[in-house]
Amino acid sequence: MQDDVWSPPPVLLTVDLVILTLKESRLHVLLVERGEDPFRGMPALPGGFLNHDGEEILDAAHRELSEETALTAGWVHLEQLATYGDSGRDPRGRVVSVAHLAIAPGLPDPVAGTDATDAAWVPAEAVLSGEVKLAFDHRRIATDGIEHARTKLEFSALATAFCREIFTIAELQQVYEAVWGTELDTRNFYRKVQAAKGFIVPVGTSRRTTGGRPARLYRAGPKTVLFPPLIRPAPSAMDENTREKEE
Amino acid sequence: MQDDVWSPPPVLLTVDLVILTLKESRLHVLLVERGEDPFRGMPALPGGFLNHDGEEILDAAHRELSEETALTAGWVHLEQLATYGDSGRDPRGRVVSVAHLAIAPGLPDPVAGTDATDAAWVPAEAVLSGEVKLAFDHRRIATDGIEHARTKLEFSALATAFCREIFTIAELQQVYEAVWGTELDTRNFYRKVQAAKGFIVPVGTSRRTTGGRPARLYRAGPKTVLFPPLIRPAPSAMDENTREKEE
DNA sequence: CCAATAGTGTCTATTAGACACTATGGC
DNA sequence: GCCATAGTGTCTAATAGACACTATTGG
Repeated sequence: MQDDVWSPPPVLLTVDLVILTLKESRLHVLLVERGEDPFRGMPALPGGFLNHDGEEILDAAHRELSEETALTAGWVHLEQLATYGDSGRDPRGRVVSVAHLAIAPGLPDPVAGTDATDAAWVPAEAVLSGEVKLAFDHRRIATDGIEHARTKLEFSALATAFCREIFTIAELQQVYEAVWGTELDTRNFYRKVQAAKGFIVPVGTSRRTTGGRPARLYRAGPKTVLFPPLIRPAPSAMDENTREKEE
Repeated sequence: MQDDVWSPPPVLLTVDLVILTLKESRLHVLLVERGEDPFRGMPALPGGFLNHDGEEILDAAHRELSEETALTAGWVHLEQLATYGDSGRDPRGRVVSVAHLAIAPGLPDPVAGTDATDAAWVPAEAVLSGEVKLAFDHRRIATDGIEHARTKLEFSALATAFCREIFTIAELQQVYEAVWGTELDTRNFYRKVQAAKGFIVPVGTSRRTTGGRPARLYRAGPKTVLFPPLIRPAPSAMDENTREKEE
């Protein structure tokens, strides 16, 4: 069906990042203000083209991440999310973006990056609701990324990526509450978290100064898969199953 | 960090397909024998380059699917899996592949496609075990695709994609058993499948000729998300939680 | 001893898994 | 009536959610 002389059309490949963190116990996404056309001046997800011809996709994501956040790459979770390539998504031509999800503990406010004149943490709710308008199809990507994180919190140890190396169970619970947007029962949470063996491991009986009784400290455990999982409570007990096929 | 004259390196984009079906109650993957270099004569996943500059990625996946299987596109499930772009994965240069997962009911044996001299259904087990060697990084892609299907069977109505439009509960159970590689208790399976309301809907008390009592017939229901989910039994009750972090 | 936060125990309703029987058709 | 497959009911052990108390520190 193709001639021998036919050669496939090249595309431009970008990497975009949905970077999530907790600030003041609320889920935030990192957005940059675009410094160039198209969509100059509009908020967008951090990202950019592959650098040189041989750059690995995951390396490019790491590079963009450190350009925007000046993070020591050791302490961030980074994984591929999905690829977005609709032909109309970028007015410059055929640009295909491999979106990634990054999760990091509470960060210093970000530094302006290369093609960004400004970068800021924005509450996830403002993006989901459409209150903040994003360039390209970035609202869709951010929505998918947040939903991915919500789901993955149930079955994986992803929540520890929101915490610093050492954390308390109460802090871990705040992660779940912030990402899911629900309140959880402390006692049941303690039980479930400890039932998932390998999720968190206690670190020497150390403690931390607060107003009350000092909390035990933990580190992320060796397991990535939680068993049993921490099931997310149904939003309203009456519409969690209301999603229909598009058909 | 980039000059104004800098322009991003273009890449070639391909679409690869992990096409799954059931034959003789066992899970099979469709493989083609490569008719061109590189890897000429070796089995590979069906796939190919984007056609013209504006072809949508999902459309390209549909096109490759019908080229290899001559399916009426109405009855296949097709979804994006992940993107594989390691710089060394294709000796022809920088080729990035967006892998897709396709699931179809029992099919006529496939027809040879464009750049394939032969195509055949191969037991999934032979691919997973490495008994059959695949071109490029296609074993990795196939493994990821099968694992994706296994997981998704638990929480989504994906299993109905393996069945024809009208099916029996016993047939649906065979799907689960084949994909998971386990045996399930018929009685508990009936109960769970019917507890997930909207998963399957009975179609007029029709029946089907067999040796015994005729079975009730069902169609796929309106729900894509199963609640409650059908949890996959742990492989050996003693190592389902043995997966450790790479670290 | 009071405030403040950490952590544990119990009770109960629901659920998941093991298991055995009844039902309905073709011959 | 016999065979073959379809479908249902029950019993029990484990689990999830609601809920109230004890523990440990600093002032």
